[in-house]
Amino acid sequence: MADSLARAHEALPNLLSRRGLRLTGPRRAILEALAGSQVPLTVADLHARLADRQAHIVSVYRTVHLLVRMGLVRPTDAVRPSDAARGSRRYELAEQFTGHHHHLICQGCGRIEDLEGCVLADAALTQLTRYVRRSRGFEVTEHEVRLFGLCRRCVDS
Amino acid sequence: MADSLARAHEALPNLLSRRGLRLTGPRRAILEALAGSQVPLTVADLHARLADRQAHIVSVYRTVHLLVRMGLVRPTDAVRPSDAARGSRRYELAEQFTGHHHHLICQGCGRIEDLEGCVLADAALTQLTRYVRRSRGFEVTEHEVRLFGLCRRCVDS
DNA sequence: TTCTATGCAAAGCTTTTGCAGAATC
DNA sequence: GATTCTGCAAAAGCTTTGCATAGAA
Repeated sequence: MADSLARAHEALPNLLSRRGLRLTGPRRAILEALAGSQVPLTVADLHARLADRQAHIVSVYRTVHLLVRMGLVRPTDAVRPSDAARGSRRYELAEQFTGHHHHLICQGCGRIEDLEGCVLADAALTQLTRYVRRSRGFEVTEHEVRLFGLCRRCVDS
Repeated sequence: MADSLARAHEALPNLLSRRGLRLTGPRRAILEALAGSQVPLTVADLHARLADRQAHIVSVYRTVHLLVRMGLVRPTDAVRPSDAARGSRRYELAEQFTGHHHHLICQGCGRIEDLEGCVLADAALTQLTRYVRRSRGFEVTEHEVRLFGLCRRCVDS
């Protein structure tokens, strides 16, 4: 985690200046907050984690969108299927920094845990990609697996 | 599809009366619209598909939530990872009617296609469930796989 | 000094809630 | 006839946009 933070920080200045954009306090702070979290955060979460006045919530929105466009950050949906209503979008550091992983989502408390590595064995993914290409003409480039259930705390209670 | 519609329709009256709830025109029409769609729909989509005045959009919200609570309908997120912004929630008939399936989501046009059957071989899922239980105390009850990429139309263009 | 980024205010959407009249059982 | 549903209006979130000022290069 400390490592991925370092690498994300390293990447930021170049990516910005390459596009004539600027490295600012808010941008640095927001990337740091995202990198420092074990779980995907909503914009509100993110804003709450910034020290006083480090950034206005509107800037958090703008910065998060910027980081997504630059490929440093990745949005993820983390609403439980039992929730009819929509929740806020969540964001986490891109996989180039965190490594490929999937999510465990607790239906009880909504908690999200990372599951390192991939659930789809290489062979299965390759086969699947080929199958979908042949049968549908659909070209798979990314996949997401979410496991829903009850976390330790919710199982116990 | 016609079959799943029939079965959902069959289930509805009982589920409602069992709870002292009523079978109304809007509820019937909304379930029908959901069952008649090949793809998950937003509340706005759903409302647009109803013939004039079959239900107010507020009733669509209320009915969709009711159907989710009753287990007839299942919410799903269908926003592309490339979109930073949040989209509206989408709803589809529950798997007891449609059968277990996953989604292909086009990064180009946002189109959603169903992929019948399960991507995770039985053995893999069983193994995975056991692994997560042992290592985390997390009890898996459901899973969702989403494949992102380009649909035939978007690949061609 | 130039041009981008930020904060603030306000607008825009989507979703939820309150309530009186309509509809179901 | 009792109770639930619906439509309408309004409120409540969350997110985006416009604009003047502050800040980075």
